[in-house]
Amino acid sequence: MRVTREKAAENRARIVETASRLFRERGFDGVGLDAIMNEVGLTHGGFYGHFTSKEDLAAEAVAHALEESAELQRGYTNIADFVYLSESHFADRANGCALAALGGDMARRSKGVRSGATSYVRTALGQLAGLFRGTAAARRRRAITTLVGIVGALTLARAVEDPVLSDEILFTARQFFGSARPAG
Amino acid sequence: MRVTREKAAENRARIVETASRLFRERGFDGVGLDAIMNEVGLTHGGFYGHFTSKEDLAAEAVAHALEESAELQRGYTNIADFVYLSESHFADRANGCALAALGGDMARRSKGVRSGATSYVRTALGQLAGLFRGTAAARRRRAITTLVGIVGALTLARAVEDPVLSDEILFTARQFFGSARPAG
DNA sequence: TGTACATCAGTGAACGCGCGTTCACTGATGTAC
DNA sequence: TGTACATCAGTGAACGCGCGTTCACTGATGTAC
Repeated sequence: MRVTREKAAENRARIVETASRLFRERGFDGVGLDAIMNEVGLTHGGFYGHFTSKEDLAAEAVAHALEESAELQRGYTNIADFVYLSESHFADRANGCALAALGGDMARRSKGVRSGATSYVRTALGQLAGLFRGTAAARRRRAITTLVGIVGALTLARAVEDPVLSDEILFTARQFFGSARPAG
Repeated sequence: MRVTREKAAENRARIVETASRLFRERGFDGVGLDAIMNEVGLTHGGFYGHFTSKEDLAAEAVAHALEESAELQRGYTNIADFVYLSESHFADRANGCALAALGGDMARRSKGVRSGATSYVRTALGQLAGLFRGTAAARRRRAITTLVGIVGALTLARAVEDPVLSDEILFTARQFFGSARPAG
């Protein structure tokens, strides 16, 4: 059942991509390796040809989510365009921000996962800072308060059961953190 | 091995309290029932005399964390006193805010857990709103932006590996969300 | 270009462990008289 | 107040399942000639 090297590399990439989605949707502990491999269309036994452990995959999956989201946001030049607190991002946990989906859990994970999270935060802060004006320090501060605000808003809006409260949190945070134009 | 009704009630309370701590520290899936019962000083078999399932306990544990934290914050009348973003709260996950510790996971849990989270958010918003001045709507908005900001800051500061970045996040968020005096 | 062999990506059964849950049992507590 | 019995909180062994991980095997790919 050997496949071409090209196909094998593609399979590996699909495992990472699928895991990245499923972990965000169901949590690290909520998805088994066989669920991931099944969704890719392989059997679970082949997993260890590509990765040394599930935790290893988790680290790559976080890194992948980062690249994906950095790619997505490259086009934005105005924070008003930010879709971060949109209804669709709220609902689509699987393809959304890994910090909001897995944030609390990351603190308890391996070094690999946590260093992925660190890059994630650094990249997001860099991108956000680029949307503001002012001194470097002021833009940095603004980037931090904005990032913690929107990650927190998404987390709480998802944790809460009452859709009215969820909407209120998202709407208020959007106004406060998102609608401000780049400070002159 | 029957114990007095009083002792049994006390045992039940200690299970909830211990679970509340351990869940926040290691996550819902990171703690087994036997770890909880052991820490209380009982054997795991007795668990189902008190609760119908682990998920049932999880819901009570979240509710307990809420009461505990509501109690703690009852004394504050000025947001400047807020210890939320302090070094000690950052480090002590087990006794800190359940939203920051379990936030992302709550979205995936049972109705019981999520309704505990909902009460938690409602209570926190009510307490925070009491610290500000202005119209009810303005205080409410301010409470929301403050809560999402501080929960997000704590979550990200813990997720990140680099202590310098953690400190920067906490410090900046403390300045922005915490140090403001009640708005006149 | 064609053939023969070595390589190795993927298969699927199996292992071992932890964990949530159940259950027959124990013996102290609670209660009826 | 004391005695006899029923109750039931807690015990500890056992069950069943899922999951991470391993491994002997397969058969197509890659390579050496």
